[in-house]
Amino acid sequence: MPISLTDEDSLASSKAEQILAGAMAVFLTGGYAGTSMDRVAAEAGVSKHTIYSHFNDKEGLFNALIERLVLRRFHIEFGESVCELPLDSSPEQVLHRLASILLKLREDPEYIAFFRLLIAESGRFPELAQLYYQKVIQEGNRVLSTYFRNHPDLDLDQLEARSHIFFGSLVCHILAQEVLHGKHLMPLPDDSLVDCLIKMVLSPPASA
Amino acid sequence: MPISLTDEDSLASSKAEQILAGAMAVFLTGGYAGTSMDRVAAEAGVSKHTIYSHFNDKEGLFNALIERLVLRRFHIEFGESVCELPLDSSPEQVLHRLASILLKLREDPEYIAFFRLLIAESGRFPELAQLYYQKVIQEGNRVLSTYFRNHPDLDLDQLEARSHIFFGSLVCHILAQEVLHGKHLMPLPDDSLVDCLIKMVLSPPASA
DNA sequence: GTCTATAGGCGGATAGAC
DNA sequence: GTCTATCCGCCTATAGAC
Repeated sequence: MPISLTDEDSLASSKAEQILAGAMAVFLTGGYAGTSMDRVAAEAGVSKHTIYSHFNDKEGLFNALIERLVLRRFHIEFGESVCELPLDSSPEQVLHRLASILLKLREDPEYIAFFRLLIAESGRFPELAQLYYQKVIQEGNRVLSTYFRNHPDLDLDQLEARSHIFFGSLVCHILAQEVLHGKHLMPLPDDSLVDCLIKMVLSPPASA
Repeated sequence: MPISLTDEDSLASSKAEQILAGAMAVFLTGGYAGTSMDRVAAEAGVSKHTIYSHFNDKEGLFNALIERLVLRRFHIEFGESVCELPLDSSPEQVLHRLASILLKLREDPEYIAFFRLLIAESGRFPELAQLYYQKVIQEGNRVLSTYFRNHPDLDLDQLEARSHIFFGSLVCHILAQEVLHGKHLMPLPDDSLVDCLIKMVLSPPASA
Protein backbone atom coordinates (compact mmCIF):
# COMPACT_ATOMS: atom_id res chain seq x y z
CA MET A 1 0.00 0.00 0.00
CA PRO A 2 2.23 2.77 -1.19
CA ILE A 3 -0.44 5.34 -0.55
CA SER A 4 -0.51 4.62 3.14
CA LEU A 5 3.29 4.68 3.21
CA THR A 6 3.32 7.99 1.42
CA ASP A 7 0.74 9.29 3.79
CA GLU A 8 2.72 8.15 6.77
CA ASP A 9 5.92 9.63 5.41
CA SER A 10 4.37 12.92 4.54
CA LEU A 11 2.69 13.01 7.91
CA ALA A 12 5.90 12.26 9.74
CA SER A 13 7.88 14.77 7.73
CA SER A 14 5.10 17.32 8.04
CA LYS A 15 5.36 16.97 11.82
CA ALA A 16 9.09 17.41 11.57
CA GLU A 17 8.61 20.42 9.31
CA GLN A 18 6.10 21.80 11.76
CA ILE A 19 8.52 21.37 14.65
CA LEU A 20 11.39 22.89 12.73
CA ALA A 21 9.28 25.88 11.74
CA GLY A 22 8.35 26.49 15.35
CA ALA A 23 11.91 25.90 16.48
CA MET A 24 13.14 28.46 13.97
CA ALA A 25 10.82 31.14 15.29
CA VAL A 26 11.80 30.53 18.90
CA PHE A 27 15.54 29.92 18.50
CA LEU A 28 15.98 32.93 16.21
CA THR A 29 14.46 35.29 18.73
CA GLY A 30 15.58 33.72 22.00
CA GLY A 31 18.96 32.18 21.23
CA TYR A 32 19.92 28.65 22.23
CA ALA A 33 19.91 28.92 26.02
CA GLY A 34 16.97 31.32 25.92
CA THR A 35 14.78 28.81 24.14
CA SER A 36 12.60 26.37 26.05
CA MET A 37 11.23 23.19 24.60
CA ASP A 38 7.81 24.21 25.96
CA ARG A 39 7.79 27.31 23.80
CA VAL A 40 8.92 25.35 20.78
CA ALA A 41 6.13 22.86 21.37
CA ALA A 42 3.58 25.63 21.76
CA GLU A 43 4.83 27.51 18.71
CA ALA A 44 4.83 24.34 16.61
CA GLY A 45 1.46 23.19 17.92
CA VAL A 46 2.72 19.79 19.07
CA SER A 47 3.55 18.26 22.41
CA LYS A 48 7.01 18.14 23.86
CA HIS A 49 7.18 14.38 23.63
CA THR A 50 6.69 14.58 19.88
CA ILE A 51 9.74 16.80 19.62
CA TYR A 52 11.84 14.46 21.72
CA SER A 53 10.77 11.48 19.61
CA HIS A 54 11.78 13.19 16.35
CA PHE A 55 14.99 14.79 17.61
CA ASN A 56 16.91 13.25 20.46
CA ASP A 57 17.24 16.30 22.61
CA LYS A 58 17.55 20.07 22.50
CA GLU A 59 20.98 19.90 20.92
CA GLY A 60 19.73 17.53 18.26
CA LEU A 61 16.87 19.85 17.41
CA PHE A 62 19.20 22.82 17.22
CA ASN A 63 21.69 20.98 15.03
CA ALA A 64 18.93 19.88 12.68
CA LEU A 65 17.51 23.39 12.49
CA ILE A 66 20.79 25.14 11.70
CA GLU A 67 21.85 22.47 9.21
CA ARG A 68 18.55 22.86 7.46
CA LEU A 69 18.76 26.64 7.36
CA VAL A 70 22.30 26.57 6.02
CA LEU A 71 21.76 23.84 3.45
CA ARG A 72 18.30 24.73 2.19
CA ARG A 73 17.44 28.30 2.88
CA PHE A 74 20.68 30.21 2.64
CA HIS A 75 22.81 27.91 0.54
CA ILE A 76 20.24 27.45 -2.19
CA GLU A 77 19.06 31.04 -2.26
CA PHE A 78 22.58 32.32 -2.50
CA GLY A 79 23.71 29.66 -4.95
CA GLU A 80 20.80 30.13 -7.31
CA SER A 81 21.12 33.89 -7.23
CA VAL A 82 24.78 33.63 -8.11
CA CYS A 83 24.13 31.20 -10.94
CA GLU A 84 21.62 33.57 -12.48
CA LEU A 85 24.36 36.13 -12.97
CA PRO A 86 24.80 37.30 -16.54
CA LEU A 87 28.41 36.19 -16.74
CA ASP A 88 28.84 37.64 -20.19
CA SER A 89 28.20 41.21 -19.12
CA SER A 90 30.87 43.63 -18.00
CA PRO A 91 32.87 42.89 -14.86
CA GLU A 92 31.43 45.98 -13.24
CA GLN A 93 27.93 44.71 -13.85
CA VAL A 94 28.80 41.26 -12.52
CA LEU A 95 30.19 42.71 -9.30
CA HIS A 96 27.28 45.10 -8.97
CA ARG A 97 24.89 42.18 -9.25
CA LEU A 98 26.85 40.17 -6.66
CA ALA A 99 26.90 43.12 -4.29
CA SER A 100 23.18 43.74 -4.59
CA ILE A 101 22.48 40.07 -3.92
CA LEU A 102 24.49 40.29 -0.71
CA LEU A 103 23.11 43.64 0.38
CA LYS A 104 19.58 42.42 -0.23
CA LEU A 105 20.05 40.29 2.88
CA ARG A 106 20.10 43.48 4.95
CA GLU A 107 16.36 43.70 4.67
CA ASP A 108 15.69 40.13 5.77
CA PRO A 109 15.18 40.18 9.55
CA GLU A 110 15.38 36.40 9.67
CA TYR A 111 18.78 36.44 8.07
CA ILE A 112 20.01 39.04 10.56
CA ALA A 113 18.66 36.94 13.42
CA PHE A 114 20.21 33.81 11.94
CA PHE A 115 23.54 35.58 11.69
CA ARG A 116 23.35 36.59 15.34
CA LEU A 117 22.45 33.07 16.39
CA LEU A 118 25.16 31.39 14.34
CA ILE A 119 27.88 33.67 15.71
CA ALA A 120 26.49 33.45 19.23
CA GLU A 121 26.74 29.66 19.21
CA SER A 122 29.89 29.34 17.11
CA GLY A 123 31.85 28.66 20.29
CA ARG A 124 29.59 25.87 21.51
CA PHE A 125 28.66 24.48 18.07
CA PRO A 126 31.84 24.93 16.01
CA GLU A 127 30.82 22.38 13.40
CA LEU A 128 27.71 24.39 12.56
CA ALA A 129 29.79 27.52 12.08
CA GLN A 130 32.11 25.56 9.81
CA LEU A 131 29.18 24.23 7.84
CA TYR A 132 28.01 27.78 7.18
CA TYR A 133 31.55 28.81 6.35
CA GLN A 134 31.92 26.04 3.78
CA LYS A 135 28.50 26.28 2.19
CA VAL A 136 28.11 30.05 2.04
CA ILE A 137 31.35 31.97 2.52
CA GLN A 138 33.62 29.57 0.66
CA GLU A 139 31.02 29.20 -2.08
CA GLY A 140 30.87 32.93 -2.66
CA ASN A 141 34.63 33.29 -2.74
CA ARG A 142 34.89 30.36 -5.11
CA VAL A 143 32.39 31.88 -7.52
CA LEU A 144 34.12 35.24 -7.61
CA SER A 145 37.74 34.04 -7.79
CA THR A 146 36.74 31.57 -10.50
CA TYR A 147 35.19 34.42 -12.40
CA PHE A 148 38.42 36.39 -12.09
CA ARG A 149 40.46 33.39 -13.20
CA ASN A 150 38.29 32.92 -16.27
CA HIS A 151 38.86 36.53 -17.31
CA PRO A 152 42.62 36.90 -17.61
CA ASP A 153 42.05 40.07 -19.61
CA LEU A 154 41.32 41.76 -16.28
CA ASP A 155 45.00 41.22 -15.47
CA LEU A 156 44.39 40.76 -11.75
CA ASP A 157 46.67 39.19 -9.21
CA GLN A 158 45.83 37.86 -5.75
CA LEU A 159 42.45 36.57 -6.83
CA GLU A 160 41.61 35.01 -3.48
CA ALA A 161 42.58 38.12 -1.54
CA ARG A 162 40.54 40.30 -3.88
CA SER A 163 37.41 38.22 -3.50
CA HIS A 164 37.87 38.12 0.27
CA ILE A 165 38.07 41.89 0.31
CA PHE A 166 34.98 42.16 -1.83
CA PHE A 167 32.81 39.90 0.31
CA GLY A 168 34.38 40.93 3.60
CA SER A 169 33.68 44.61 3.08
CA LEU A 170 30.06 43.97 2.25
CA VAL A 171 29.47 41.47 5.03
CA CYS A 172 31.05 43.79 7.57
CA HIS A 173 28.88 46.61 6.25
CA ILE A 174 25.79 44.54 7.00
CA LEU A 175 27.21 43.54 10.35
CA ALA A 176 27.90 47.12 11.38
CA GLN A 177 24.77 48.73 10.03
CA GLU A 178 22.10 46.10 10.71
CA VAL A 179 23.37 43.68 13.32
CA LEU A 180 25.07 46.31 15.50
CA HIS A 181 22.46 48.99 14.72
CA GLY A 182 24.97 51.46 13.31
CA LYS A 183 22.76 52.47 10.41
CA HIS A 184 21.73 55.79 11.93
CA LEU A 185 25.03 56.47 13.67
CA MET A 186 27.21 56.50 10.56
CA PRO A 187 25.15 56.30 7.44
CA LEU A 188 27.40 55.21 4.60
CA PRO A 189 25.19 54.73 1.54
CA ASP A 190 25.39 51.33 -0.09
CA ASP A 191 26.11 52.84 -3.50
CA SER A 192 29.05 54.82 -2.22
CA LEU A 193 30.63 51.75 -0.69
CA VAL A 194 29.86 49.46 -3.63
CA ASP A 195 31.14 51.84 -6.29
CA CYS A 196 34.39 52.45 -4.45
CA LEU A 197 34.80 48.75 -3.71
CA ILE A 198 34.26 47.65 -7.30
CA LYS A 199 36.78 50.16 -8.61
CA MET A 200 39.33 48.92 -6.12
CA VAL A 201 38.78 45.24 -6.70
CA LEU A 202 38.98 45.63 -10.46
CA SER A 203 42.01 47.90 -10.44
CA PRO A 204 44.97 45.97 -11.91
CA PRO A 205 48.14 45.64 -9.84
CA ALA A 206 50.38 48.69 -9.96
CA SER A 207 51.83 47.81 -13.35
CA ALA A 208 55.33 49.12 -12.79
CA MET B 1 38.74 60.47 58.54
CA PRO B 2 39.66 60.27 54.89
CA ILE B 3 41.48 57.00 55.46
CA SER B 4 38.34 55.22 56.46
CA LEU B 5 36.48 56.74 53.56
CA THR B 6 39.22 55.66 51.23
CA ASP B 7 39.12 52.21 52.72
CA GLU B 8 35.41 51.96 52.33
CA ASP B 9 35.57 53.19 48.79
CA SER B 10 38.34 50.86 47.78
CA LEU B 11 36.60 48.02 49.51
CA ALA B 12 33.32 48.71 47.77
CA SER B 13 34.93 49.16 44.41
CA SER B 14 37.14 46.12 44.94
CA LYS B 15 34.00 44.07 45.52
CA ALA B 16 32.50 45.50 42.37
CA GLU B 17 35.70 44.74 40.48
CA GLN B 18 35.67 41.25 41.88
CA ILE B 19 32.08 40.72 40.78
CA LEU B 20 32.73 42.13 37.33
CA ALA B 21 35.77 39.91 36.89
CA GLY B 22 33.72 36.85 37.77
CA ALA B 23 30.85 38.02 35.61
CA MET B 24 33.19 38.45 32.68
CA ALA B 25 34.47 34.91 32.93
CA VAL B 26 30.99 33.43 33.13
CA PHE B 27 29.17 35.66 30.61
CA LEU B 28 31.93 35.33 28.03
CA THR B 29 31.75 31.56 28.05
CA GLY B 30 28.05 30.99 28.69
CA GLY B 31 26.33 33.91 27.00
CA TYR B 32 23.61 35.95 28.67
CA ALA B 33 20.86 33.36 29.07
CA GLY B 34 23.40 30.63 29.74
CA THR B 35 24.80 32.47 32.73
CA SER B 36 23.40 31.94 36.23
CA MET B 37 23.86 34.34 39.06
CA ASP B 38 24.94 31.39 41.20
CA ARG B 39 27.88 30.72 38.93
CA VAL B 40 28.83 34.39 38.86
CA ALA B 41 28.74 34.46 42.66
CA ALA B 42 30.86 31.33 42.88
CA GLU B 43 33.35 32.57 40.27
CA ALA B 44 33.62 35.97 41.98
CA GLY B 45 33.83 34.46 45.45
CA VAL B 46 30.92 36.50 46.84
CA SER B 47 27.35 35.73 47.71
CA LYS B 48 24.47 36.36 45.40
CA HIS B 49 23.03 39.03 47.64
CA THR B 50 26.21 41.06 47.27
CA ILE B 51 25.79 41.03 43.52
CA TYR B 52 22.17 42.13 43.76
CA SER B 53 23.11 44.96 46.11
CA HIS B 54 25.75 46.32 43.74
CA PHE B 55 23.82 45.80 40.52
CA ASN B 56 20.07 45.79 40.50
CA ASP B 57 19.53 42.58 38.61
CA LYS B 58 21.02 40.34 35.96
CA GLU B 59 20.43 42.91 33.23
CA GLY B 60 22.10 45.62 35.29
CA LEU B 61 25.14 43.45 35.85
CA PHE B 62 25.35 42.62 32.16
CA ASN B 63 25.02 46.24 31.12
CA ALA B 64 27.72 47.30 33.55
CA LEU B 65 30.03 44.54 32.37
CA ILE B 66 29.72 45.28 28.66
CA GLU B 67 29.98 49.03 29.17
CA ARG B 68 33.13 48.52 31.16
CA LEU B 69 34.66 46.19 28.58
CA VAL B 70 33.88 48.58 25.75
CA LEU B 71 34.97 51.77 27.51
CA ARG B 72 38.03 50.53 29.36
CA ARG B 73 39.41 47.40 27.87
CA PHE B 74 38.77 47.66 24.16
CA HIS B 75 38.35 51.38 23.66
CA ILE B 76 41.53 52.33 25.48
CA GLU B 77 43.67 49.55 24.10
CA PHE B 78 42.64 50.36 20.59
CA GLY B 79 42.83 54.12 21.05
CA GLU B 80 46.29 54.09 22.60
CA SER B 81 47.63 51.74 20.00
CA VAL B 82 46.38 53.99 17.25
CA CYS B 83 47.84 57.09 18.86
CA GLU B 84 51.25 55.44 19.01
CA LEU B 85 51.28 55.20 15.24
CA PRO B 86 54.28 56.84 13.59
CA LEU B 87 52.18 59.22 11.56
CA ASP B 88 55.21 60.64 9.82
CA SER B 89 56.18 57.38 8.19
CA SER B 90 54.98 56.20 4.79
CA PRO B 91 51.28 55.54 4.23
CA GLU B 92 52.05 51.88 3.60
CA GLN B 93 53.73 51.65 6.98
CA VAL B 94 50.84 53.42 8.69
CA LEU B 95 48.31 51.03 7.21
CA HIS B 96 50.50 48.03 7.95
CA ARG B 97 50.69 49.12 11.55
CA LEU B 98 46.93 49.64 11.75
CA ALA B 99 46.32 46.23 10.20
CA SER B 100 48.65 44.47 12.60
CA ILE B 101 46.96 46.15 15.54
CA LEU B 102 43.63 44.81 14.38
CA LEU B 103 44.88 41.34 13.46
CA LYS B 104 46.61 41.04 16.81
CA LEU B 105 43.11 40.68 18.27
CA ARG B 106 42.84 37.30 16.53
CA GLU B 107 45.02 35.77 19.19
CA ASP B 108 43.02 37.12 22.13
CA PRO B 109 40.42 34.50 23.05
CA GLU B 110 38.66 36.98 25.31
CA TYR B 111 38.19 39.38 22.46
CA ILE B 112 36.77 36.62 20.27
CA ALA B 113 34.40 35.62 23.05
CA PHE B 114 33.43 39.25 23.63
CA PHE B 115 32.70 39.65 19.94
CA ARG B 116 30.44 36.57 20.00
CA LEU B 117 28.62 37.85 23.07
CA LEU B 118 28.12 41.38 21.74
CA ILE B 119 26.69 40.15 18.46
CA ALA B 120 24.62 37.49 20.19
CA GLU B 121 22.91 40.07 22.41
CA SER B 122 22.80 42.93 19.90
CA GLY B 123 19.13 42.17 19.33
CA ARG B 124 18.16 42.29 22.99
CA PHE B 125 20.66 44.97 24.06
CA PRO B 126 20.84 47.30 21.06
CA GLU B 127 22.25 50.20 23.06
CA LEU B 128 25.30 48.12 24.00
CA ALA B 129 25.91 47.26 20.38
CA GLN B 130 25.67 50.93 19.51
CA LEU B 131 28.09 51.84 22.27
CA TYR B 132 30.64 49.43 20.81
CA TYR B 133 29.95 50.77 17.35
CA GLN B 134 30.55 54.36 18.44
CA LYS B 135 33.56 53.78 20.64
CA VAL B 136 35.45 51.27 18.53
CA ILE B 137 34.27 51.03 14.94
CA GLN B 138 33.56 54.73 14.43
CA GLU B 139 36.77 55.62 16.23
CA GLY B 140 38.84 53.49 13.89
CA ASN B 141 37.18 54.88 10.81
CA ARG B 142 37.63 58.42 12.09
CA VAL B 143 41.34 57.89 12.67
CA LEU B 144 41.94 56.49 9.22
CA SER B 145 39.80 58.88 7.22
CA THR B 146 41.33 61.79 9.11
CA TYR B 147 44.74 60.50 8.19
CA PHE B 148 43.70 60.36 4.54
CA ARG B 149 42.28 63.87 4.74
CA ASN B 150 45.52 65.22 6.20
CA HIS B 151 47.51 63.75 3.33
CA PRO B 152 46.03 65.26 0.20
CA ASP B 153 49.16 64.20 -1.68
CA LEU B 154 47.70 60.70 -1.71
CA ASP B 155 45.03 62.06 -4.02
CA LEU B 156 42.30 59.76 -2.71
CA ASP B 157 38.58 60.14 -3.09
CA GLN B 158 35.80 58.49 -1.07
CA LEU B 159 37.76 58.59 2.15
CA GLU B 160 35.00 57.14 4.29
CA ALA B 161 34.32 54.30 1.89
CA ARG B 162 38.02 53.50 1.69
CA SER B 163 38.44 53.31 5.44
CA HIS B 164 35.29 51.19 5.73
CA ILE B 165 36.72 48.78 3.20
CA PHE B 166 40.01 48.67 5.05
CA PHE B 167 38.52 47.88 8.45
CA GLY B 168 35.67 45.79 7.11
CA SER B 169 37.94 43.43 5.22
CA LEU B 170 40.12 42.86 8.26
CA VAL B 171 37.25 42.48 10.72
CA CYS B 172 35.50 40.04 8.43
CA HIS B 173 38.76 38.13 8.08
CA ILE B 174 38.89 37.70 11.85
CA LEU B 175 35.20 36.83 11.91
CA ALA B 176 35.56 34.13 9.28
CA GLN B 177 38.83 32.63 10.45
CA GLU B 178 38.55 32.79 14.22
CA VAL B 179 34.92 33.25 15.20
CA LEU B 180 33.52 30.87 12.58
CA HIS B 181 36.53 28.52 12.75
CA GLY B 182 37.39 28.86 9.06
CA LYS B 183 41.12 29.11 9.67
CA HIS B 184 41.85 25.54 8.60
CA LEU B 185 39.17 25.37 5.93
CA MET B 186 40.45 28.22 3.77
CA PRO B 187 43.78 29.48 5.00
CA LEU B 188 44.37 32.92 3.54
CA PRO B 189 47.60 34.25 5.04
CA ASP B 190 47.31 37.58 6.80
CA ASP B 191 50.17 39.05 4.78
CA SER B 192 48.56 38.18 1.49
CA LEU B 193 45.31 39.89 2.47
CA VAL B 194 46.97 42.91 4.06
CA ASP B 195 49.36 43.57 1.17
CA CYS B 196 46.59 43.37 -1.39
CA LEU B 197 44.28 45.48 0.74
CA ILE B 198 46.83 48.25 1.30
CA LYS B 199 47.60 48.48 -2.40
CA MET B 200 43.92 48.79 -3.17
CA VAL B 201 43.11 51.33 -0.51
CA LEU B 202 46.04 53.54 -1.49
CA SER B 203 45.44 53.31 -5.22
CA PRO B 204 44.28 56.71 -6.45
CA PRO B 205 41.00 56.91 -8.34
CA ALA B 206 41.22 55.95 -11.99
CA SER B 207 42.74 59.26 -13.05
CA ALA B 208 41.17 59.49 -16.44
C1' DG C 1 3.12 8.26 17.32
C1' DT C 2 1.01 11.44 19.97
C1' DC C 3 -0.86 13.23 24.01
C1' DT C 4 -1.18 14.65 29.40
C1' DA C 5 1.11 14.59 33.62
C1' DT C 6 5.04 14.60 36.36
C1' DA C 7 9.70 14.08 38.10
C1' DG C 8 13.85 16.32 39.55
C1' DG C 9 16.83 20.14 39.34
C1' DC C 10 18.26 24.71 38.67
C1' DG C 11 16.87 29.56 37.50
C1' DG C 12 16.43 34.65 39.42
C1' DA C 13 15.27 37.15 43.20
C1' DT C 14 14.44 37.94 48.33
C1' DA C 15 14.27 37.61 53.79
C1' DG C 16 16.50 37.77 57.93
C1' DA C 17 20.87 37.20 60.93
C1' DC C 18 25.06 39.66 61.96
C1' DG D 1 27.34 45.45 53.47
C1' DT D 2 27.77 40.76 53.51
C1' DC D 3 26.37 36.22 54.39
C1' DT D 4 23.15 31.75 54.66
C1' DA D 5 18.84 29.94 53.73
C1' DT D 6 14.74 29.94 51.14
C1' DC D 7 10.66 30.90 47.80
C1' DC D 8 8.58 29.99 43.65
C1' DG D 9 8.65 29.19 38.84
C1' DC D 10 10.51 27.29 34.76
C1' DC D 11 13.78 24.11 32.73
C1' DT D 12 14.90 19.44 30.29
C1' DA D 13 13.65 15.03 30.03
C1' DT D 14 10.70 10.98 30.95
C1' DA D 15 6.61 7.81 32.22
C1' DG D 16 2.33 6.06 31.13
C1' DA D 17 -2.41 6.36 28.77
C1' DC D 18 -4.47 5.83 24.26
